Amino acid sequence: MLANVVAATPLRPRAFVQQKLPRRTREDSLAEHLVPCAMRAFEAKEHLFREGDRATHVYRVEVGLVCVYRMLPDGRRQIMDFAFPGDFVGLGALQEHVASAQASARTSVRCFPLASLREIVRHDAEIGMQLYEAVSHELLAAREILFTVSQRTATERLAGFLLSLSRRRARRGENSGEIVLPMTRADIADFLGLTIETVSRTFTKFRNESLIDLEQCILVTITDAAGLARAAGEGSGERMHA
Amino acid sequence: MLANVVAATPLRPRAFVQQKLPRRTREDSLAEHLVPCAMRAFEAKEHLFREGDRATHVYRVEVGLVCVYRMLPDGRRQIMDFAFPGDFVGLGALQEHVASAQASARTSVRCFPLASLREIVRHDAEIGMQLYEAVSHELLAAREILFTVSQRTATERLAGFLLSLSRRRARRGENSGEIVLPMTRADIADFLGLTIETVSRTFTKFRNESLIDLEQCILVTITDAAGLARAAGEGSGERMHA
DNA sequence: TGCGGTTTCTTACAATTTCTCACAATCGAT
DNA sequence: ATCGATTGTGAGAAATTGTAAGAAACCGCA
Repeated sequence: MLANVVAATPLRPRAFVQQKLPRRTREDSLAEHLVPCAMRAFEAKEHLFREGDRATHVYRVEVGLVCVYRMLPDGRRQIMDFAFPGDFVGLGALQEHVASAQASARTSVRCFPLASLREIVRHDAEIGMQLYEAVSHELLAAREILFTVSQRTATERLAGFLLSLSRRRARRGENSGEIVLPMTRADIADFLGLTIETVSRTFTKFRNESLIDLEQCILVTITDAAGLARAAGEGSGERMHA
Repeated sequence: MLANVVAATPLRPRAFVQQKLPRRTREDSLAEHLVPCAMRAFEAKEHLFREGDRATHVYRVEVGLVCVYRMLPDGRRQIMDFAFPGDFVGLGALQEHVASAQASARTSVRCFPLASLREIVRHDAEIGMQLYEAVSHELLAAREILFTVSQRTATERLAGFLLSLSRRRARRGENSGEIVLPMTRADIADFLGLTIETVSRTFTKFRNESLIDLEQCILVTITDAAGLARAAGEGSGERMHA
């Protein structure tokens, strides 16, 4: 598998969907305690930080989508995480970032300076515990993806991915049957460890099997959630990321 | 890819190597602060805990090897982490364990009751920060494996794995040129997302290319570390887990 | 210490999934 | 309407897997 290159080219704000802010995520209470720095806006394709940068802030996505990834010199890329509104980016970075974070669409984030984190924790132990729990969630998610990418087939991976997006919408009280994909096929491929062609073919397969509708390539309508769950191999309560 | 089943069969203590305790690991200072519970010993193949169990303790491996894994109902298995002496197991678990932990060889662990963790953190914020950092390390490691498994070839994966074991030994002042593998081919396969046959073939390939010696199947002698690094694709400072 | 009985490891070959490459179709913005 | 980028599709190629058989290592037991 090669590229899916991160073109540093002109961009279309593509699929930029104004999403309602989450009602309540597990990190909310944490965020309330942190000293907010400033809001920052990023255009699509702009980087919040790159691999090797000194870690200075933790960010919480307010609007848009951030993808956290690592690259091999030959262009192979792995997306570690898609951060949706309400999600944190940069948690767990110790000295330097070991991954890059790039806005996939026009994105606003709230910044929390890392420098003060230690200070804050010293005064409020509760925050330390919440930080611990927040990173623990990230760890769980990372292991979930690892499991998926390593052990599941292309079909299972994509089906699981769609279901996880659907459930995320359900959790926020949005229509879980219709998913507007905020990322490109290349992003999905690099997240699931597939090629863009395989992703495309698998989408087509799902449509042919009447598991989904696919009017436009960014609009997925789940017509047979149970079938999709079966395709994902969810015989025994397997969940996916997010 | 199917099984590599965790046979619940009679066992040979196989490859149980008495390893010197680590001089100093990053978690040591954390461990000093935690209230130690008791030492517990596990036979090879015995479980510390299973997926779904309520999380009650954090463990630190003193002697032996623990592998943390998840399974699919059809037998596919992903090893998330090998915990060597000095490493923690169970960090990041919130309510229930989402992975199982099994001793690969005869193993001793020190137990730290989770119940008191929150209490301790409340009284000593520093521990909260250390906990945060310890899980952050786990997160980094998990993402490293994700990256490896998802984007690298079989050759790159195994070469990187051997190098990571070699470096671990170097870090403790042990001979980094000779590695006694404390795990089976099946374990390596399920860690790297390969089949046991592919692992075996790749070992043979390395031997044919004079990168390693392989007198016994558990004793790897690195004869060409640079060549191995090249095979791992370490052109630009790629590291691997551990 | 030597001997079966197991388990693990290695190897060869066939089968399969996924990838690579090429090109057409579609979408979106200017 | 046109251009550039993204997406979809097909055919052949490559890598990995599955299967199966034999070799080697290990274990328990006499």
